[in-house]
Amino acid sequence: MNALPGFRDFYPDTLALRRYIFGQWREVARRYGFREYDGPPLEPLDLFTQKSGDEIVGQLFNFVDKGDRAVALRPEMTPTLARMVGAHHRDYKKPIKWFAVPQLFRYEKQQRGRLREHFQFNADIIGESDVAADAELIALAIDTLRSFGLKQEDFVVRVSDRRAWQRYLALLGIPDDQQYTAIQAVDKMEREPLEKTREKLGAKADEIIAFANDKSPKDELKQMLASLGDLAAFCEVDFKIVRGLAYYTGIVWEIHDRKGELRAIAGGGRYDNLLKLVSGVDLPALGFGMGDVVLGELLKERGLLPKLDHGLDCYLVIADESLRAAALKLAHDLRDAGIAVEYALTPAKVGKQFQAAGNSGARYAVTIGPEEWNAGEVKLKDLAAGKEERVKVSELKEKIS
RNA sequence: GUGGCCGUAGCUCAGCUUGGUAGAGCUCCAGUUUGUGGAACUGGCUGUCGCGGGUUCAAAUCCCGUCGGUCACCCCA
Repeated sequence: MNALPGFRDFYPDTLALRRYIFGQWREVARRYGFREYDGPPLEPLDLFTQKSGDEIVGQLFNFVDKGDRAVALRPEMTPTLARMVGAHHRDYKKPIKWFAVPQLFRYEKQQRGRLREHFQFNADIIGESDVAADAELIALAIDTLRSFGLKQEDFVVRVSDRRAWQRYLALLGIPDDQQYTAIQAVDKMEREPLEKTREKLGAKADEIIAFANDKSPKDELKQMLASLGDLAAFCEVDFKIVRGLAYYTGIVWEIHDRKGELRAIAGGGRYDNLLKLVSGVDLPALGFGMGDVVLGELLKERGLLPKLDHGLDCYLVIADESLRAAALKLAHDLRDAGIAVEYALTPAKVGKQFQAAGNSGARYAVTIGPEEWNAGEVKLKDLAAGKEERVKVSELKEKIS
């Protein structure tokens, strides 16, 4: 029986990669002063429909539980965060800077870079309306990617602003109820023929398309880029970015690989009205998400995956079975000292044991044989260098660690 | 959800056009005579040829369905 479609089994190598990615996410978040939180993977269906409407149900992994509750596996973290912050925001000083590494679910046909389940680095700032917060969050996203060895030539942050769009569309005389339609057409511009976009946009199509292609920063964006300092070099103004979600209210952005081969690596923006909608507490907020799937693909393509071994320090080679009991005692002494130790569980030839030692990825092989053991010593071999020396058993711990 | 392509050992794939009931490389396991690995050599294991049905004396090979994968659309975390 296989894993369900769109779900992954994590074998040790794959899990090692996942842990590496999570580790970088957490480390960079820590450096930026963000604290980790989490919530339930299963939520009331209403939590998601009240924000996005009933249409979203088609994309959700939802069902009715045994208590007759309509529930859904979380497709995103923001509603949970909004609820949590709304309930206890008085317990925390503002701005609240939190991050999470949730597993998210969506009932959709899978394809490259999009499964039915993925992990996402999610960072949010709540209670700060200044553009400095937008800059700080983008800086966090950029530094996160840099921590994996990705450089300016690998990715680009495309920044845009919903408010600039609203102001411009209002200036053109587009009524409020048609603005979202126009914004959605802009969102699809890149993937559709120009004629189709023009058709959707109607009378003011030329003006709107010109605005979308204008690369000069306006108002808040100008300030935001100034706050970013040197990191602004990673950014490009691109008003074609508007983000699909309806709840964004200000600066929005996406990170793409420069070659444009993959899906968006990360995306985020400001959503000042969402907390009030979900929790009744009126606080400005902004956040972003970065998925593990696309990021993993990009790192693989750029050859940036580190060698991930399982951190074994030494492999004990039992040269004579009469010393097995002594070897086991030594193994446990070393383990008590925090050293990772393996040995052959059943009798095997020395050659075999060395082969196993090599395959295990251990840094050292420690040979326990009658001759040395009687002198209170063992042989310590550096497996990478191929050099071997005799050391006193009493000094072994120090040599290895 | 719609459409194109694909589905053969743990992995990568050949065989399918012109039906005669399965192969290679890698991996894994064992050995190359008994206290030193990553190489080489030798040998070995593994498949209901995704699943179900049909055509046929005979199907991995042809036909239909189904499930899974993949790409595009839809949608976007």
